[in-house]
Amino acid sequence: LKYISSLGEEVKWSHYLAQERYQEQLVQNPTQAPARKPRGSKCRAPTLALPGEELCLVCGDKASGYHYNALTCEGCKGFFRRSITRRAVYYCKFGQTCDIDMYMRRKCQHCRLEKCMRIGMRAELVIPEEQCRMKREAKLRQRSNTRDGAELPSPSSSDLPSQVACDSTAVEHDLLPETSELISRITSTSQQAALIRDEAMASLSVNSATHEHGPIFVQKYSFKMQSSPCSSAFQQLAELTILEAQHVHEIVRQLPGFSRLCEEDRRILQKASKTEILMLRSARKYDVAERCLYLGHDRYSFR
DNA sequence: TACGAAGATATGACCTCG
DNA sequence: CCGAGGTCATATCTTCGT
Repeated sequence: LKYISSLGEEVKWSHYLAQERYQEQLVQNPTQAPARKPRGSKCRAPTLALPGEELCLVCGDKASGYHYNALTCEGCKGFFRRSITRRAVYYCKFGQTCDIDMYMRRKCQHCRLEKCMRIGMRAELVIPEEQCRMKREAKLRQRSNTRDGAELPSPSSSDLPSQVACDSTAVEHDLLPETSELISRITSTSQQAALIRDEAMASLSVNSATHEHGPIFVQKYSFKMQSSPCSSAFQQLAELTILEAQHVHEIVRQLPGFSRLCEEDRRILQKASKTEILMLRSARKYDVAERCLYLGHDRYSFR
Protein backbone atom coordinates (compact mmCIF):
# COMPACT_ATOMS: atom_id res chain seq x y z
CA LEU A 1 0.00 0.00 0.00
CA LYS A 2 1.22 3.45 -0.79
CA TYR A 3 0.02 7.01 -1.04
CA ILE A 4 0.95 9.06 -4.11
CA SER A 5 1.73 12.64 -3.17
CA SER A 6 0.94 15.66 -5.32
CA LEU A 7 4.57 15.51 -6.51
CA GLY A 8 4.03 11.98 -7.70
CA GLU A 9 6.20 10.62 -4.90
CA GLU A 10 5.37 7.25 -3.48
CA VAL A 11 4.96 7.56 0.25
CA LYS A 12 5.43 4.44 2.33
CA TRP A 13 2.24 3.38 3.98
CA SER A 14 4.13 2.58 7.16
CA HIS A 15 4.40 6.31 7.68
CA TYR A 16 0.72 6.38 8.26
CA LEU A 17 0.46 3.35 10.51
CA ALA A 18 0.48 5.11 13.84
CA GLN A 19 -2.46 7.24 12.89
CA GLU A 20 -4.19 4.36 11.17
CA ARG A 21 -3.93 2.26 14.32
CA TYR A 22 -5.46 5.07 16.28
CA GLN A 23 -8.33 5.43 13.81
CA GLU A 24 -8.90 1.66 13.87
CA GLN A 25 -9.00 1.62 17.64
CA LEU A 26 -11.44 4.48 17.55
CA VAL A 27 -13.75 2.63 15.19
CA GLN A 28 -13.49 -0.75 16.92
CA ASN A 29 -13.84 0.45 20.45
CA PRO A 30 -14.76 4.10 20.78
CA THR A 31 -15.00 3.94 24.57
CA GLN A 32 -11.54 2.45 25.12
CA ALA A 33 -9.71 4.33 22.42
CA PRO A 34 -6.70 6.32 23.64
CA ALA A 35 -7.63 9.72 24.99
CA ARG A 36 -5.09 11.35 22.71
CA LYS A 37 -4.01 10.79 19.16
CA PRO A 38 -0.42 9.59 18.93
CA ARG A 39 1.73 12.65 19.22
CA GLY A 40 4.02 13.45 16.36
CA SER A 41 2.22 11.09 14.00
CA LYS A 42 2.35 13.75 11.39
CA CYS A 43 2.38 11.58 8.30
CA ARG A 44 -1.19 10.67 7.96
CA ALA A 45 -3.17 9.39 5.04
CA PRO A 46 -5.62 12.00 3.84
CA THR A 47 -8.78 11.53 5.83
CA LEU A 48 -12.07 11.52 4.04
CA ALA A 49 -14.21 14.39 5.15
CA LEU A 50 -17.06 13.29 7.28
CA PRO A 51 -20.38 14.91 6.44
CA GLY A 52 -20.52 18.34 8.03
CA GLU A 53 -16.86 18.25 9.01
CA GLU A 54 -14.93 21.37 8.04
CA LEU A 55 -11.54 21.10 6.38
CA CYS A 56 -8.38 23.14 6.68
CA LEU A 57 -8.24 25.57 3.78
CA VAL A 58 -4.47 25.14 3.61
CA CYS A 59 -3.94 21.37 3.60
CA GLY A 60 -7.35 19.74 3.71
CA ASP A 61 -6.85 18.17 7.12
CA LYS A 62 -9.64 18.35 9.64
CA ALA A 63 -10.04 21.99 10.66
CA SER A 64 -10.04 22.84 14.33
CA GLY A 65 -11.52 26.31 13.91
CA TYR A 66 -10.68 29.77 12.69
CA HIS A 67 -7.07 30.68 13.32
CA TYR A 68 -5.57 34.03 12.38
CA ASN A 69 -8.65 34.80 10.30
CA ALA A 70 -8.88 31.49 8.40
CA LEU A 71 -10.32 28.02 8.83
CA THR A 72 -7.32 25.77 9.47
CA CYS A 73 -6.10 22.65 11.24
CA GLU A 74 -3.94 22.70 14.38
CA GLY A 75 -0.84 21.93 12.32
CA CYS A 76 -1.22 24.87 9.96
CA LYS A 77 -2.14 27.11 12.87
CA GLY A 78 1.06 26.18 14.71
CA PHE A 79 3.13 26.37 11.54
CA PHE A 80 1.83 29.87 10.75
CA ARG A 81 2.41 31.10 14.29
CA ARG A 82 5.97 29.77 14.37
CA SER A 83 6.76 31.15 10.93
CA ILE A 84 5.55 34.64 11.83
CA THR A 85 7.09 34.84 15.29
CA ARG A 86 10.43 33.63 13.93
CA ARG A 87 10.17 35.80 10.81
CA ALA A 88 11.05 32.64 8.92
CA VAL A 89 12.10 32.83 5.28
CA TYR A 90 11.61 29.56 3.39
CA TYR A 91 12.87 28.32 0.06
CA CYS A 92 10.94 26.08 -2.35
CA LYS A 93 12.90 23.29 -4.00
CA PHE A 94 10.15 22.49 -6.48
CA GLY A 95 9.59 25.73 -8.38
CA GLN A 96 7.12 27.35 -5.99
CA THR A 97 4.17 25.49 -7.48
CA CYS A 98 3.59 22.89 -4.77
CA ASP A 99 0.03 21.78 -4.28
CA ILE A 100 -0.25 21.76 -0.49
CA ASP A 101 -2.01 18.75 0.93
CA MET A 102 -1.49 16.77 4.11
CA TYR A 103 1.69 15.23 2.76
CA MET A 104 3.16 18.22 0.95
CA ARG A 105 2.57 20.55 3.88
CA ARG A 106 5.66 19.10 5.56
CA LYS A 107 7.67 18.93 2.35
CA CYS A 108 7.51 22.58 1.33
CA GLN A 109 7.37 25.22 4.03
CA HIS A 110 7.58 28.03 1.47
CA CYS A 111 4.45 27.03 -0.44
CA ARG A 112 2.66 26.17 2.79
CA LEU A 113 3.25 29.66 4.15
CA GLU A 114 2.30 31.16 0.78
CA LYS A 115 -0.97 29.27 0.88
CA CYS A 116 -1.59 30.33 4.46
CA MET A 117 -1.33 33.94 3.30
CA ARG A 118 -3.39 33.28 0.19
CA ILE A 119 -6.33 31.85 2.06
CA GLY A 120 -6.35 34.90 4.32
CA MET A 121 -4.30 34.09 7.41
CA ARG A 122 -3.13 37.39 8.83
CA ALA A 123 0.34 37.86 10.30
CA GLU A 124 -0.74 40.92 12.28
CA LEU A 125 -3.02 38.70 14.38
CA VAL A 126 -0.02 36.80 15.71
CA ILE A 127 0.94 38.39 18.98
CA PRO A 128 4.55 39.60 18.85
CA GLU A 129 7.06 37.57 20.81
CA GLU A 130 7.95 40.52 23.05
CA GLN A 131 4.31 40.95 24.05
CA CYS A 132 4.01 37.22 24.75
CA ARG A 133 7.10 37.35 26.92
CA MET A 134 5.67 40.21 28.96
CA LYS A 135 2.38 38.37 29.36
CA ARG A 136 4.22 35.25 30.44
CA GLU A 137 6.24 37.13 33.02
CA ALA A 138 3.14 38.90 34.34
CA LYS A 139 1.41 35.56 34.72
CA LEU A 140 4.39 34.06 36.52
CA ARG A 141 4.51 37.04 38.88
CA GLN A 142 0.80 36.73 39.55
CA ARG A 143 1.16 33.03 40.33
CA SER A 144 4.14 33.64 42.56
CA ASN A 145 2.31 36.39 44.44
CA THR A 146 -0.72 34.27 45.11
CA ARG A 147 1.49 31.40 46.26
CA ASP A 148 3.70 33.10 48.84
CA GLY A 149 2.67 36.74 48.82
CA ALA A 150 6.19 37.71 47.87
CA GLU A 151 6.64 40.20 45.08
CA LEU A 152 9.00 39.54 42.22
CA PRO A 153 11.00 42.32 40.62
CA SER A 154 9.14 44.52 38.20
CA PRO A 155 9.47 43.73 34.48
CA SER A 156 11.68 46.78 34.03
CA SER A 157 14.20 45.51 36.53
CA SER A 158 14.13 42.02 35.11
CA ASP A 159 15.00 43.48 31.74
CA LEU A 160 18.23 44.83 33.12
CA PRO A 161 21.42 42.85 32.81
CA SER A 162 21.81 40.48 35.70
CA GLN A 163 24.84 42.21 37.14
CA VAL A 164 22.87 45.44 37.38
CA ALA A 165 19.57 43.95 38.46
CA CYS A 166 21.04 41.89 41.28
CA ASP A 167 21.62 43.68 44.55
CA SER A 168 24.84 43.05 46.40
CA THR A 169 23.27 41.05 49.21
CA ALA A 170 21.73 38.61 46.76
CA VAL A 171 25.05 38.15 45.03
CA GLU A 172 26.93 37.59 48.28
CA HIS A 173 24.86 34.50 49.02
CA ASP A 174 26.65 32.67 46.19
CA LEU A 175 30.17 33.69 47.19
CA LEU A 176 32.75 31.74 49.09
CA PRO A 177 33.64 33.24 52.51
CA GLU A 178 37.17 34.11 51.38
CA THR A 179 35.80 35.85 48.27
CA SER A 180 33.35 37.86 50.37
CA GLU A 181 36.17 38.86 52.71
CA LEU A 182 38.35 39.90 49.80
CA ILE A 183 35.56 42.04 48.37
CA SER A 184 34.84 43.70 51.72
CA ARG A 185 38.56 44.48 52.20
CA ILE A 186 38.79 46.03 48.74
CA THR A 187 35.57 48.00 49.34
CA SER A 188 36.75 49.39 52.68
CA THR A 189 40.14 50.29 51.18
CA SER A 190 38.39 52.12 48.36
CA GLN A 191 36.08 53.94 50.80
CA GLN A 192 38.95 55.07 53.02
CA ALA A 193 40.91 56.34 50.03
CA ALA A 194 37.75 58.05 48.74
CA LEU A 195 37.38 60.01 52.00
CA ILE A 196 40.92 61.37 51.72
CA ARG A 197 40.41 62.17 48.04
CA ASP A 198 37.06 63.92 48.61
CA GLU A 199 38.62 66.16 51.26
CA ALA A 200 41.45 67.04 48.88
CA MET A 201 39.01 67.70 46.04
CA ALA A 202 36.78 69.84 48.25
CA SER A 203 39.72 71.99 49.28
CA LEU A 204 40.73 72.29 45.63
CA SER A 205 37.20 73.48 44.73
CA VAL A 206 37.10 75.96 47.64
CA ASN A 207 40.52 77.34 46.68
CA SER A 208 39.57 77.70 43.07
CA ALA A 209 36.19 79.23 43.93
CA THR A 210 38.11 82.25 45.17
CA HIS A 211 39.99 82.25 41.90
CA GLU A 212 38.85 84.43 39.03
CA HIS A 213 37.99 81.39 36.88
CA GLY A 214 36.63 79.06 39.54
CA PRO A 215 34.28 76.12 39.17
CA ILE A 216 31.27 78.25 38.29
CA PHE A 217 33.17 79.55 35.29
CA VAL A 218 34.11 76.05 34.29
CA GLN A 219 30.48 75.04 34.18
CA LYS A 220 29.59 78.01 32.07
CA TYR A 221 32.23 77.57 29.41
CA SER A 222 32.48 74.87 26.86
CA PHE A 223 35.25 72.33 27.02
CA LYS A 224 37.46 73.88 24.38
CA MET A 225 41.13 74.69 24.35
CA GLN A 226 41.19 78.02 22.55
CA SER A 227 39.92 80.50 25.16
CA SER A 228 42.37 81.59 27.77
CA PRO A 229 39.89 81.45 30.71
CA CYS A 230 39.54 77.78 30.05
CA SER A 231 43.21 77.23 30.66
CA SER A 232 42.57 77.66 34.38
CA ALA A 233 39.62 75.31 34.07
CA PHE A 234 41.98 72.83 32.49
CA GLN A 235 44.49 73.43 35.23
CA GLN A 236 41.83 72.60 37.80
CA LEU A 237 40.72 69.57 35.79
CA ALA A 238 44.32 68.41 35.61
CA GLU A 239 44.70 68.77 39.37
CA LEU A 240 41.51 66.78 39.91
CA THR A 241 42.76 64.11 37.52
CA ILE A 242 46.02 63.90 39.47
CA LEU A 243 43.98 63.44 42.64
CA GLU A 244 42.01 60.67 40.93
CA ALA A 245 45.24 59.01 39.82
CA GLN A 246 46.61 59.22 43.36
CA HIS A 247 43.36 57.75 44.61
CA VAL A 248 43.70 54.81 42.22
CA HIS A 249 47.35 54.39 43.21
CA GLU A 250 46.37 54.33 46.89
CA ILE A 251 43.66 51.69 46.35
CA VAL A 252 45.90 49.46 44.25
CA ARG A 253 48.76 49.79 46.76
CA GLN A 254 46.52 48.53 49.57
CA LEU A 255 45.01 45.64 47.61
CA PRO A 256 45.47 42.30 49.38
CA GLY A 257 48.57 40.58 48.08
CA PHE A 258 49.87 43.58 46.16
CA SER A 259 52.61 44.30 48.71
CA ARG A 260 53.94 40.77 48.25
CA LEU A 261 54.89 41.55 44.64
CA CYS A 262 58.39 42.74 43.82
CA GLU A 263 58.94 46.45 43.25
CA GLU A 264 59.38 46.05 39.48
CA ASP A 265 56.10 44.08 39.06
CA ARG A 266 54.21 46.60 41.19
CA ARG A 267 55.50 49.45 39.07
CA ILE A 268 54.58 47.68 35.79
CA LEU A 269 51.11 46.79 37.02
CA GLN A 270 50.44 50.33 38.22
CA LYS A 271 51.70 51.85 35.00
CA ALA A 272 49.87 49.45 32.72
CA SER A 273 46.50 49.66 34.41
CA LYS A 274 46.25 53.30 35.47
CA THR A 275 45.00 54.68 32.17
CA GLU A 276 42.27 52.04 31.82
CA ILE A 277 41.18 52.50 35.42
CA LEU A 278 41.04 56.27 35.02
CA MET A 279 39.00 55.88 31.83
CA LEU A 280 36.57 53.56 33.62
CA ARG A 281 36.28 55.94 36.55
CA SER A 282 35.66 58.85 34.19
CA ALA A 283 32.95 56.85 32.42
CA ARG A 284 31.29 56.24 35.78
CA LYS A 285 31.39 59.93 36.62
CA TYR A 286 29.98 61.04 33.27
CA ASP A 287 26.30 61.93 33.24
CA VAL A 288 24.94 61.11 29.78
CA ALA A 289 21.69 63.04 30.24
CA GLU A 290 23.41 66.20 31.51
CA ARG A 291 26.44 65.66 29.27
CA CYS A 292 28.81 66.59 32.02
CA LEU A 293 31.56 65.09 34.12
CA TYR A 294 31.34 65.20 37.90
CA LEU A 295 34.68 65.54 39.64
CA GLY A 296 34.77 66.37 43.35
CA HIS A 297 32.11 69.03 43.91
CA ASP A 298 32.38 70.32 40.36
CA ARG A 299 30.57 69.77 37.15
CA TYR A 300 32.34 69.92 33.78
CA SER A 301 30.07 70.31 30.80
CA PHE A 302 31.00 69.20 27.26
CA ARG A 303 29.30 71.18 24.54
C1' DT B 1 29.56 5.40 -0.13
C1' DA B 2 26.79 3.45 3.48
C1' DC B 3 25.41 3.23 8.00
C1' DG B 4 24.18 4.34 12.71
C1' DA B 5 24.31 7.35 16.80
C1' DA B 6 23.53 11.72 18.72
C1' DG B 7 21.97 16.21 18.75
C1' DA B 8 19.12 19.89 16.76
C1' DT B 9 14.96 21.33 14.89
C1' DA B 10 10.12 21.02 13.25
C1' DT B 11 5.65 19.29 13.85
C1' DG B 12 1.05 18.96 15.64
C1' DA B 13 -2.32 17.18 19.28
C1' DC B 14 -3.73 18.70 23.31
C1' DC B 15 -3.78 22.11 27.10
C1' DT B 16 -4.62 26.56 29.59
C1' DC B 17 -6.34 30.99 29.66
C1' DG B 18 -8.91 35.31 28.79
C1' DC C 1 -17.54 28.31 23.37
C1' DC C 2 -13.83 30.41 20.68
C1' DG C 3 -9.31 31.40 19.51
C1' DA C 4 -5.05 33.06 21.24
C1' DG C 5 -0.22 31.05 22.96
C1' DG C 6 2.12 27.13 25.58
C1' DT C 7 3.69 22.37 26.14
C1' DC C 8 5.97 18.37 24.92
C1' DA C 9 6.20 13.61 22.68
C1' DT C 10 7.47 12.36 18.40
C1' DA C 11 9.18 12.78 13.57
C1' DT C 12 12.60 14.40 10.72
C1' DC C 13 16.84 16.53 9.51
C1' DT C 14 21.81 17.31 10.13
C1' DT C 15 26.27 16.27 11.55
C1' DC C 16 29.88 13.30 12.58
C1' DG C 17 32.47 9.16 13.34
C1' DT C 18 33.32 4.53 11.65
